[in-house]
Amino acid sequence: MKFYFDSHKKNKILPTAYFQHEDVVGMAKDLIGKVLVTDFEGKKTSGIIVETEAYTGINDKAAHSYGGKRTARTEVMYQPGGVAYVYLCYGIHHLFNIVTNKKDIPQAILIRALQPLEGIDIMLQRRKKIKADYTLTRGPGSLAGALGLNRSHTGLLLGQKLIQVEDRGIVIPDSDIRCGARIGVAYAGADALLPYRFWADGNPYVSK
DNA sequence: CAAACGATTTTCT
DNA sequence: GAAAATCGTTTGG
Repeated sequence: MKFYFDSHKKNKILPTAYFQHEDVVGMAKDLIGKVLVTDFEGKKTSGIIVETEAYTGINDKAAHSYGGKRTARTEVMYQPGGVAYVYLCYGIHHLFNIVTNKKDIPQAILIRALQPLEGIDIMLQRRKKIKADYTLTRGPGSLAGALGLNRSHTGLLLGQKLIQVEDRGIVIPDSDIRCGARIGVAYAGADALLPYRFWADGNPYVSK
């Protein structure tokens, strides 16, 4: 995978307004190359987003909010874009999503893989690993574990101290961004085939 | 209140 | 490649 640093751009934290854009699929693609940062208990960890999936809400059979379903768990998806949605999957893994679009339009983007940047020692500790390898932040459950994300962070506004997405000027050429069907949503029938998954081609942290 | 089910990962054969 | 690990959420009786 090729990418280069554009020094003309300043590092900037993506503002809440960014996540309230209505095109959740376009945003999932745009987030490839942005940097996800967490800073819990003085432990800063971050990584380049290299794989995402869009969940388009009430018309998307794969989304938790399909059909406008509102439960205690999915309620956060109805908030205005820019907050975190972290839920437990298979009783083991915490999956980190970013709520998008306007209030009452329950869409979200699942972050599926990162290329680690800062705090790799802390990530190793959290993941109970001795040596860094590609499995450190490959897959949604793994990256959430490495960055210390869990259900208690649901509803947290991004861009504050604890969780941020930054544009650090890392540019991944459009020709290196691939799209395809989402993973693990076979139950969604035809919607499982929609090209809502995006990834940086050739990046070793992307799910196999 | 009981039971089934995951937007997964790791380990074992 | 198959199967276990493991529990909050959701649904149905």
